[in-house]
Amino acid sequence: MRKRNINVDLTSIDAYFKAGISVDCVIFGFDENELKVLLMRCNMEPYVGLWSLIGDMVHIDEGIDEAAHRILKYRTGLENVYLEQVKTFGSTERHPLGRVVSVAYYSLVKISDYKVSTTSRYLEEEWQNIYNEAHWHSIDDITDLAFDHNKILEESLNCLRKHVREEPVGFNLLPEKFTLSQLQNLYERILGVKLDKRNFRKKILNMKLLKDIKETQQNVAHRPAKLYSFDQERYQQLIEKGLIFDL
Amino acid sequence: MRKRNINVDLTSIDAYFKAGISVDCVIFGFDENELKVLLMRCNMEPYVGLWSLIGDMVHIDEGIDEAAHRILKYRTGLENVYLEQVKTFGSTERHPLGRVVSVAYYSLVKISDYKVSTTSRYLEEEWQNIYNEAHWHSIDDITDLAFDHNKILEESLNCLRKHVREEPVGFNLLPEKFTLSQLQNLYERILGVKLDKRNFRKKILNMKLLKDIKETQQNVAHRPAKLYSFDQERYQQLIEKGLIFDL
DNA sequence: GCAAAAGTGTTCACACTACACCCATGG
DNA sequence: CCATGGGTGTAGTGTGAACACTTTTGC
Repeated sequence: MRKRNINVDLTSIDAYFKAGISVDCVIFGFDENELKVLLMRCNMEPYVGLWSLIGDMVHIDEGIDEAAHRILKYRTGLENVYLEQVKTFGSTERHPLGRVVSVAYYSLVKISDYKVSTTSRYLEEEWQNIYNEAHWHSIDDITDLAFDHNKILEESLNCLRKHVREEPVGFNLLPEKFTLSQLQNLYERILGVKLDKRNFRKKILNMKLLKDIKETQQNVAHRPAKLYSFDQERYQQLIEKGLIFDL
Repeated sequence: MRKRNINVDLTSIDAYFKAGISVDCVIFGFDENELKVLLMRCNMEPYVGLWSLIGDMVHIDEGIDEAAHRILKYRTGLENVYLEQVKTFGSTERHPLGRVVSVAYYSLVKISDYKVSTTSRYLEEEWQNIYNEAHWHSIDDITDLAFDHNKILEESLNCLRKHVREEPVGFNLLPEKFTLSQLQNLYERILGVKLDKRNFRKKILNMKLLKDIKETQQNVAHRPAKLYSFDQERYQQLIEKGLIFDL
């Protein structure tokens, strides 16, 4: 019989099971040509009143990805949204209630799908439910957040910036049908650079990832732009052939 | 006075603090022209005897990065090694002892710094301490690992492959002084591709990240190669100027 | 007809690819 | 002198960057 050499002292094993796991979601949206993040008011000392990311404790019988989806659905009503794990924050002093390790996710949502509910709730806003309200904040206007959420936001944004160059994830922030200018604007805002219109269009159209849906804008005070939609099917095909998306 | 609307039921808050956090380190080394990973024997049912990554529970008063460094030092004796968080694995069923969320890190070590200690320990290997032994395994020879460690290894390897193209981290796997062929070999093994010798050398040398240390190999049965070392200082300068490393 | 954004091609510089032979050393 | 890996240059191709004017619509 094998002689076993247990490293863990079984009598004190419970000491290791006293941590909390939380998930914090950095929910990005794009509207009025601004990159925005959905934030809530924090109701926990010593951060009461500060804006915070949208998060919650992970239930003991729930996977972390599952928890992220639950939180997202609960706070935005949205399901099947784009969600990506960013990083885990686990310094000992990050949470006032005890040892809480937080797994950060970022999410990309079509802000128009969500806007209605926020707006209507916003209109009825009252003092007593201010803490339950989520609001969109322009990335550039964000200052002091609760907990270590400034750090989490920063890293998530870096992650998004990197990601958006390597995979066609930006489309998740736009409505189903969009113009090339909207798309260019999105990239410009996320990456913080100015792009050349002609070069951008050439590059994007060469990727063959956009379906020309034979529609144009309506009621705009200028030449109406063609509308495109992202061709998910085609993207899958190209991936299998070893496509490298590279903006 | 503000009316507060607490979301968390404070009476049941303890229910959230029953998880364990662990760190699993994927320790990469490069030797004999092979990419290797340091593994240990698992001593926990139902995985007893299987190879596993090197990990441990995070202490309740210890940050996760700190824990990763502790584990690395304990198992390899190495400090100040390259360590990078990869991803967090948090499905409910991944650990037999309870809810354990594991944060995966990958580490790049100069295998020569470690080799001595393993070798000497290896020589005195006995049945009763087999579980404490760590051994290098060629990436290609790894089959069934304990827990979800195959998955963790796979994701870490993907992360390394991606990373190695974007930042000059590969040097951490080589001795202080190395030849261009060694470096090329390293990249070929990690990326799983064959590279053109002349083009590789041109590209690398153009980056100006290598110091020519005016030494050559000794006692080799062919023309001795020049030795280089990575110029960390120069790299910092170039970063500040917005360098993009791109292999 | 004017304001506002859409749409469109060419040129140039640079980076990447492919490719084959001589060199220095140890045995 | 032979085996082994070290070391080198050029020509052709493709990709990214810079750049300005015409078109279509609403008002």
